[in-house]
Amino acid sequence: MPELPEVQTVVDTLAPLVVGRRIDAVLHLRDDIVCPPDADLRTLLTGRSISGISRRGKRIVFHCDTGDRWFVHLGMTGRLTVQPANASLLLHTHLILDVGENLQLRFVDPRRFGGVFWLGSDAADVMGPEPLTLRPALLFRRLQQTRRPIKSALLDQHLIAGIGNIYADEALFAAKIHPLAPANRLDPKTVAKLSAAIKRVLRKAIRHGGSSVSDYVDAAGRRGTFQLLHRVYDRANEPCRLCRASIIRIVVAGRSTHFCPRCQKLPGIG
DNA sequence: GTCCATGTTCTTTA
DNA sequence: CTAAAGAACATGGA
Repeated sequence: MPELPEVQTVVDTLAPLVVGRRIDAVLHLRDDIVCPPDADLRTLLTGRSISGISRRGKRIVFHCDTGDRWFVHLGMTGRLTVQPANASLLLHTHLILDVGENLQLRFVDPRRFGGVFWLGSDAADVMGPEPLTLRPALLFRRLQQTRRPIKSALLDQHLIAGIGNIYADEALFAAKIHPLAPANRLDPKTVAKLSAAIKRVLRKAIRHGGSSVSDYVDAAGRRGTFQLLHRVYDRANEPCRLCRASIIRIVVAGRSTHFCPRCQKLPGIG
């Protein structure tokens, strides 16, 4: 469920429900989803108040009144919702925080690629820059450092944070760049186009509450609608919405990659 | 049974 | 040595 727009939507819908609330109890905890493994969330969280929630890349960061921070990563199938304590429990519910007013913050993740990460007061962060505020010149400099296909570079969280498989494909289509174009072969003008396309696509996706392609929901349990507006992602063999050519699916960096062979030409070819 | 899935990290290969 | 490709993780749906 999780790329920048989905994570931002969760943060935006979660904040009004839990910011300022106290964590009265850790009611349920599958401890192998906690990192580091020796962090005792029961002790660390019980009695603390949530003073704020923010997003960094694909992370949902909780700020405690003590100054400590921790974050939830949704992995591929995670959900973070707030619901009444008497609401039925979904299978694979790994963490339940009682936040008062009969409300619970629940983390559910069938595949368990996500998890809960304790940061404490540690500020170190090796992630790349945030795409929504990224200057094109910085993106160009970062892309110069690798010969990998641009699709692969956009998925690298150390290079740029928050973009995943859906929005990499959608942004490359919007910028008319072939996913296999070597990152360091894109000229500054093309990178500026890409930078603008990334921002446009991400902002639009946020406005639509993210993409619910399988089971993504926001903190209130609502699905997003941006999946209805995808131009290439998961549209193999369907007509390009611009030129009617058939959308192609290939594999890049081990991930499904969708593009229009007519709108997105490989530099040096056709 | 098969293949595929919004992600990340570790291992292997070149 | 480094960079990049591949495998692995766990579960469920088509």
